[in-house]
Amino acid sequence: MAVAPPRPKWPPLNSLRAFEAAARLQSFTSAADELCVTPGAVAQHIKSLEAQIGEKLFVRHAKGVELTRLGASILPAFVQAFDALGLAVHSLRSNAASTEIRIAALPSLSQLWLSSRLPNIRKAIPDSSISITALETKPNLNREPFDLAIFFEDLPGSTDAVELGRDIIYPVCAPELAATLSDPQDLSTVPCLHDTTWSNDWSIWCEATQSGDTIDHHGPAFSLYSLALEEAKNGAGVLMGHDALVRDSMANGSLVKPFDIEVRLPRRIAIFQAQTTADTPEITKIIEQLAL
Amino acid sequence: MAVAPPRPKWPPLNSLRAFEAAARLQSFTSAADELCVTPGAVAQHIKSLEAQIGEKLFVRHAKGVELTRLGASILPAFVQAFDALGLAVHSLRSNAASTEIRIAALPSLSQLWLSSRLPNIRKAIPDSSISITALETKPNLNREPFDLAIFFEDLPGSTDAVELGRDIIYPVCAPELAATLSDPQDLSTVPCLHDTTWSNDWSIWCEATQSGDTIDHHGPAFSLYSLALEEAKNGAGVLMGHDALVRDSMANGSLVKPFDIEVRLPRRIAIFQAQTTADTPEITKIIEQLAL
DNA sequence: CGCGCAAATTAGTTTTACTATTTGTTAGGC
DNA sequence: GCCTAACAAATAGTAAAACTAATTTGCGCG
Repeated sequence: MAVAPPRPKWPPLNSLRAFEAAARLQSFTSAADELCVTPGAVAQHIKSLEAQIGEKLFVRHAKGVELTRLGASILPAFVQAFDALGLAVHSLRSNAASTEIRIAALPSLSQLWLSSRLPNIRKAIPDSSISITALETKPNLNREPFDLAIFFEDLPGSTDAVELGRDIIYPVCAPELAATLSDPQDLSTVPCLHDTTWSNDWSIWCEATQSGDTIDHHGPAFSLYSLALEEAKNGAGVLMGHDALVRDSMANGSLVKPFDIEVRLPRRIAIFQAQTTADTPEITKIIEQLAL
Repeated sequence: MAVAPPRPKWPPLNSLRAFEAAARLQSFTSAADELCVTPGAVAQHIKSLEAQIGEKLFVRHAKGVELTRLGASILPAFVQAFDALGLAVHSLRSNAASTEIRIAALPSLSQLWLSSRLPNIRKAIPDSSISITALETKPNLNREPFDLAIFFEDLPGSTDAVELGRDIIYPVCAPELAATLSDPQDLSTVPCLHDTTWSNDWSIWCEATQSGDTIDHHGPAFSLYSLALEEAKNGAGVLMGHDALVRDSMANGSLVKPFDIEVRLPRRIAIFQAQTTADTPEITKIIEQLAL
């Protein structure tokens, strides 16, 4: 007769989510990142899933993972399902009374670009509160509960994002230091500050300006652009400035351009919107404000 | 600046599932049933969800719950999302190597009807193993991991189910006892066994046969039809037989019909199939076997 | 060869989920 | 009206799941 085991259950939902993220991103580590857990947690979830169905979903290599045939065949269904769930969660949050608008942005953008624009935004949507979360990488708006994301995006960018400005770079430094620099060649005599996430800014600029690729662009590295900026203001060296991020400091005179050579990068500042909340008047107003 | 709370997270997936089930079934208790947990667990999930979004999703009444406007507005998105997830889980299970086919059936059907047909089914699909789970009510095949469900269904039934037979009822008893019964009126002289889930079988039969609705159909009640059947075989009384369930016992002579009056109920035995696995050859073969 | 990256592993901890039990409310039968 | 049956709320305690932290392994690469 074999009246079966109690009542068969679904695999744990969290394991399914871990699988979906890992499979979509082809990496346990990035999945862990997206889910805000440690890679070990993801590995365990997937291990238990595989144990439950009695078959491997990933082939493990030393430098990452690869989906098995089975894993690849079921991935689309899971992506679709979690997209739908993400949409549902979004509708839950945005239909709720407490209308908080959540913006994700690069730390440097939120501190040096967005902050000065916030007062006007708050004025434009007085009834909503705004929260800003600084993230190193653009979140997946289908999966993470943000309404808007502001990040740099290499061109050609996605068509569903709105461009808020181009990324233009040029060296900046404190006025006193600028007095000692008359030619790009002089850069070898001063420290060149740089941000660890944009470590090749200097070589890009040098190459584009033909101003001697022989310059040794040594100097302290900072994990946050705003720290590097602070140091530049203190006269500690020359920073490769990103127009959007140094404009405020230039306006108040704390930083100046020692040379008049700008490089326009094939990259823009873009604002991305989540599908569900895309059409609310508040979101529209924020984007209008920022696109000015 | 207000760089926001760490990184906003989704509400727990289990709470979302609890909400979806409760909202779809309009009842915490039935949701708890479907999820195989206690009603208290569902209530807690929903309470925490409501706390998180700062708004009620249900209006609580003494006799059940009702969705708020907010709850109702987001329900469709969640139903869709969990349907998609159910589909994905099904594809995960059915694509996996260990092809176990899971059948859900009424306890009485699995013991008294399905069991004698199982050998032929196993012969028809020698490479798949079969598990049978006895359930009191038909599971939601979009949500619970069964490939097939065999249950009684009131007519007119759903079009996507296959009819395996009609529900025909008539009294049955042990041969010795039958000898003492010549007329339906004699039923008042013997115990009338009945199953608690079909407690009004007797009145339906009596009404349909006009054989005196004055008969007092008293007698022991059983929570499992197979227990009642056993007792009937032992001569403990007359049981209202369901054709599909007593046929085997009649064939081997352990039960007989004291009267030749059958009532054909507007109800059938139906086999339901889950969407994803519907088209696999194994499932098709099983249905063919059973529909003979 | 060792370095670095990505994943596996394990033990221990925290968080979440769940049960069991009691309490409270109300509709409906008598 | 009062009782009973249903259903949900509340609470405290328990079980299970999820997660972390710290190592370990495996492999490609300079």
